Amino acid sequence: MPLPRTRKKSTGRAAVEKLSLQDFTPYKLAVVANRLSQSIGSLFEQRFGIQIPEWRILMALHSYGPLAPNEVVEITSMDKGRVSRAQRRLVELELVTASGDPRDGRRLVLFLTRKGTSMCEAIIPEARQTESWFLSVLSERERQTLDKALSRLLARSQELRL
Amino acid sequence: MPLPRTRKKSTGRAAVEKLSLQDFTPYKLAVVANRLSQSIGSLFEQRFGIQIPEWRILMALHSYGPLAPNEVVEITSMDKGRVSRAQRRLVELELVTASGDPRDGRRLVLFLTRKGTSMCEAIIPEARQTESWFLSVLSERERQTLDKALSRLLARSQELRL
DNA sequence: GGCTATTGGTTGCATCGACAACCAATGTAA
DNA sequence: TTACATTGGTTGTCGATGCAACCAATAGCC
Repeated sequence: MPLPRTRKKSTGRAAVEKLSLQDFTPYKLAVVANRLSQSIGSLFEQRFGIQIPEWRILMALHSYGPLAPNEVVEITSMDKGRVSRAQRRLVELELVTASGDPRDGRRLVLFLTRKGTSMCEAIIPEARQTESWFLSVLSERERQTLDKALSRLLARSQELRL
Repeated sequence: MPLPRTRKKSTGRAAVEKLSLQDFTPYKLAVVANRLSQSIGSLFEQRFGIQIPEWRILMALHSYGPLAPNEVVEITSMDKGRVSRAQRRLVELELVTASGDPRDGRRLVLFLTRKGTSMCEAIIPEARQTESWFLSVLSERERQTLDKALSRLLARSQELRL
């Protein structure tokens, strides 16, 4: 039987292809990333009492040394407000100290405390382990390609914020 | 000067490697996925008045035909509640109709309306376009590898929900 | 049939994140 | 110096999400 011709103000061309979510990269990315975040998040939560925003700040400080919240925002791709609140929690937990810059009354500098440093050293191996468990379904080559692709897409995604 | 030996209850082994967020796959995934979702989300919002949950349902119905919310949950990786609310919005917008299954008073079946179908046909090309703009920083090979990797990771991520 | 367990779906609740308004301090220019 | 603009950071708000409690209907079992 003849297909019911989809009436449309269209150019009279063929119908639009179906788009399966499963083949739509943004969908896959979102789902994978969400599940992974949640999983890592709850791991951190249970084992260390911190969440992802805190984790990101800790890692930033651990890698780069003392930073202004300002810079943390850049490095961690987080919102001002999110950083501000996470930072407060870290200070409460005594993992980080925030001291004011005497030269500039607005600026703060965040330091890892000793406790914060050892927390980092405790978490990092677990994080790596989770990561590699997760990635272990990929071959070495695939992992590299994925990594490179993600880096490129990370850059690309900066151009999005319009 | 001698490095301050990090005291730890450690095995006396070397200090933990630093972990740069930029090299941590879950971080990259999260950031890329978030930015992309937001971007696509606001595109859909402005141009079509729907959001991502609605979009996912539309695509599911467009690909698979009428479905129970039940099945939509499976296909779209969304929460019951999220589906339920998004579905309501879609009905309000008259893009979808929900009718009860006479054989089973609990079950619903969701259909695309004509309006819903043409909305799909309008959105899909834009979605594809955004996707390919985004992916255009990758070579064809990379894209394929990425796609395969994400599919595998999607499966892997199912095992996470503990 | 009657009673409990299960399934499908909705609603309530607590939390989180994005965005914007806001406040304080510095920089700049008359 | 005195405005005014800009920068750094905090706080308030609103909507979205994930989870769980809940309600309705069916299935399974005695």
